[in-house]
Formats: sequence, structure tokens, C-alpha cells
Amino acid sequence: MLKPDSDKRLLEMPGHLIRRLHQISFALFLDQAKAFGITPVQYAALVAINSNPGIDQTALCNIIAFDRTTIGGVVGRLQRKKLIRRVNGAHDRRTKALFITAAGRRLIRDIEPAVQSTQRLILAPLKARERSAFKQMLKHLVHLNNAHSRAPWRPKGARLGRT
Amino acid sequence: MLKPDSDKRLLEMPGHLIRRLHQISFALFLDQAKAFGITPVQYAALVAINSNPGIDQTALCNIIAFDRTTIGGVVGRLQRKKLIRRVNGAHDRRTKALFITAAGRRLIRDIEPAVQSTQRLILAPLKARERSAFKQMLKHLVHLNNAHSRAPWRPKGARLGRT
DNA sequence: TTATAATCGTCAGTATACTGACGATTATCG
DNA sequence: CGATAATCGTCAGTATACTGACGATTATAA
Repeated sequence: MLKPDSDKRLLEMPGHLIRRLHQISFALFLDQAKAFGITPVQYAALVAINSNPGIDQTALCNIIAFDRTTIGGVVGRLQRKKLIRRVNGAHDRRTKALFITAAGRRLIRDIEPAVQSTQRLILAPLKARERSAFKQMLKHLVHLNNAHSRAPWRPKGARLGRT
Repeated sequence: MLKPDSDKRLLEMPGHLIRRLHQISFALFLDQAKAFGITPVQYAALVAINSNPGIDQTALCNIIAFDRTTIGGVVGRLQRKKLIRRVNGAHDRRTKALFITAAGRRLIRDIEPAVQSTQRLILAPLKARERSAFKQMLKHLVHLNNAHSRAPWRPKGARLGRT
């Protein structure tokens, strides 16, 4: 015996709403930054490489909370667009060291307004006071649930090990 | 000239945090419901089909805000697991009508505790008062930004058309 | 130092998500 | 009615994300 609209409960579940908000946020970024032909994921990697020249792929994953398997494709695409360089690690021959290029730095500089307007648009439906509360809670949720994702954030010096 | 930690700004951007929260939410669901071998996306589709017997794929997309291209694979997997049936539309031969099976109804019933605990775990880091505020804001953000995703929610009777 | 463990990047396989396009079918308009 | 437009499901192509595994390499322990 089922009510015709018992899926209403589903539509208000945090998990479902978070999925939709993620899709909206991703689409807004692509739209705002469409002149630059880059995804939010690629942008995050590029910024982190810019701030940490010579970083290897796994350390990059720990900073921006990516999966180690996914990052290969992401940096490959950044390399194909000549936004970064990838060279074999000098000290540790297992690693690949990542460096931003001049074109990459230019992109980071030029895309900044689009990145800012994206963040603004995402939270535009909220009032100013709600916005900061929401951002605070988002940060809190992510940090305290960190360990639940396969790609948890890790402090800069941390080594991988059984959690 | 770049500060060594200028990626800190990136890590606090709503877009970045939303991406991470989505990954956490997805992983928590898979973990809580691992005995049932189903994803949050498949669960959402199954619940909506249960509430709307005979619905076609595009109408299903409008309810749960999926992409029309993605839903084919999702319902295909549900069909492979014998949780739904897919039959050619009687009135409109372009469509496929979706029906839940007895096994699908059993799964919805049995998985309920896992679904509830998932929602609880996602918001667990927040205090009770923050939780309801966060849920309220999530709903608000998704509803008002609805049009920005390729897969916007649409009221039950709505037709597709140029937006 | 040598055996063992851990780590790095990657691969194959699966799932979600979107763009742009298509044939088949249905709806609409002149 | 007949021409045109819209819609349905799908396809190929691309991108993100994860599981489990692997060879190569490095770190650790006996």
C-alpha cells in the first residue's frame, strides 16, 4: 500500500539534495568559466600545483581530497592543455613531479572573476547571514566526516597508512 | 609571487566543499547499504518508480532530477537485478513504462534503516538546531538554483520545452 | 643486509553525469 | 491531411569517482 507521492520524503533527504547541489555547483562553474575550457576539478588541481611546485600526484590528492586513481586523468588533461608539466621524480623514481606552466599561471589569474561569481551564484538564494552559517556548517561537515570518503584530506606531511 | 598556502582559499570554497560532501554522502550510503548492493542513485530511481507505477524514463528524470542520458543505465541495472520491469509504452510507443517488482518492494522495505542511518551520519557533526537549519538551506539552494542544472526537477505534469 | 612491508602511479572494470546527435514516434499547425 | 516541430530513448564521446589489483620502487625490520 503506497501513497502516490511517497517519494516526497526521498526528495528532501540530505543525501539527495547534496547530490543535486553538487550537480548545480558543477554546472554553474562550467557555465561561468566556459571561456577557459576547464572543469572545477581541473581548476582545483591547478591551484594546488601552483601553490606546491614539484608536488607528486599522491600528495596532491591528499591536499584536494581526490582519489589517487582519478588524478592521473586529471593531470593528464592539464598536461595536454599545456597548463602543467609532469617530470619524473628526482629523489623518488616512483613519483611524478608536477609544475605549473606560464599558461597555467595566466589561466589561474584570468579565471578568478569567474570562480568568484560561481561561488556567489551557488549561495545567491541565501541571505547574507545564512550564507556564512551555511559555509561554516559545510566546512564542519566535511572536516568531521573526512575519514568516510576514499579520498580523505590529509595534512601536508602525513603518510598513507591503515586508517 | 605565490604564497605556499594560497590553496587554502580553494579548500574553503563552497563549490569544493560541496563536491567533497557529495563524495562523503555517496560513500556513507554505499557503506550503510552494502548488504543490498545498490547505489543512492539506483535507490532514488527505485523509490520513484514504486510511487509512480508505469512512469516513463523521462518523467522519472523530471521527478528525481536525473539526466535523461544517465537514466538508461540506471534502470538497466535495476532491471538486471530484477528490481524493476521495463515494458514498451502502450499509448506512446516511444516510451518504456517502468514497474517495480516484488523483490524491489522488499528491498525498499528492508533497506529503510540503512537509508535513515545514512542521512543521520551525514549530518551527525552538527547540533540538532544546526541540522534543521542546514536541511532548510539545502532545500532552498536546490530549489532556487534548480534551472541551472541540465537535469532540473520539473512538476509532475510539465512538458519539456525550451526553458 | 636481506626479507618484508609500504608507497607510487597505473590498469581494468563499473557507475554516475553531461554534450550533441540520431531514428522512431507523436503532437501541432497551416 | 500533410508538413513541421517536439519528444522519447539511445548512442558515441568525454570527465569524474571508486574497487581491487599490479609492477616498480622505496622504506622498514629482522
